[in-house]
Amino acid sequence: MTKHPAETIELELTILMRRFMAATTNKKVGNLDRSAYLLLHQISSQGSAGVKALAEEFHLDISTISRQSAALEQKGYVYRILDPQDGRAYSLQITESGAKELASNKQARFERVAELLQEWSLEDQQMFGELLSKFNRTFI
Amino acid sequence: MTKHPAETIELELTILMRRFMAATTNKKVGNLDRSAYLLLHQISSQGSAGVKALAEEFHLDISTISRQSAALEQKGYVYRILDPQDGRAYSLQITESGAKELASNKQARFERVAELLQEWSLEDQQMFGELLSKFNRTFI
DNA sequence: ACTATATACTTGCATTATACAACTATGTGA
DNA sequence: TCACATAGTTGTATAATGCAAGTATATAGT
Repeated sequence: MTKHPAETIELELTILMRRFMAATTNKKVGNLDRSAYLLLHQISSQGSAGVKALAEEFHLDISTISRQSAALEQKGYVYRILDPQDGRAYSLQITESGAKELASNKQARFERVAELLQEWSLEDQQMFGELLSKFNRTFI
Repeated sequence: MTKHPAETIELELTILMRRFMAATTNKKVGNLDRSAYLLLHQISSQGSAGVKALAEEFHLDISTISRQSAALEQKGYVYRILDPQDGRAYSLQITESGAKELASNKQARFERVAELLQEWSLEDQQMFGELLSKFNRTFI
């Protein structure tokens, strides 16, 4: 029987998860672990957001984001803007130091991946990037 | 400036990690969590192997695999074959019940992914699967 | 206006996956 | 034979996470 591509995709995704996780979990690049990096990236690229919105974006529990953003605030990478309309809410904004840290992180991460991909044709890299993005958008 | 594809790939991989993790960590499909699924798959497709070899394959600590395989043995999905040449070593072999569990798991996981990909052209699915495999092989 | 309920966030607790280190038992080389 | 290496197990620590309970604020129904 011929394998449906989704079978391959499922298996390879699971393997990738394993490997990528092992290579990135609890491992900071510079000063940011994976969650901090993603949070900063999100805030930086999509603008400030509250805990709840971020939790939904990442499909994580609100409490998890609450702790992660508290940690980022602690490090001075984000600050809170209290919502003038709602005394319970606030949104997170990136600081200058946060933006700097994010940029250097991005660079380091990029270099790591570029090294892995050095043997790949640019076309394959392009295609892989596009399909990953497409998949992530599908995956929401 | 034009973004190098590796930048996109890095970011999308990180996002994917987050999402896929959230959707699969601590979540069993049937009776198997992600590690159990991967271990069973490995043993089933690549033949029996010892704790050390599996740890290397997955880039995990030997102790982690030791626990995970003990759990699989506990459930009756694998059994040990003592190495006749080496009294310290053994290798893990899948049982019939393990093979059955693996098959039904694979099916369930496949269906989940196929559902996500239903809007995709078969060509894109094919390509995505190939690139993922290629990346995993690169990633070793 | 008052009360009940909903919402945004925090904090306490439990669980899980993992690594590292110490340990046991067995094998191997000088 | 003895020192060291190797396969695997177990104890302990850490980190990411979810759930549940708690706090403070907002909103809706009466």
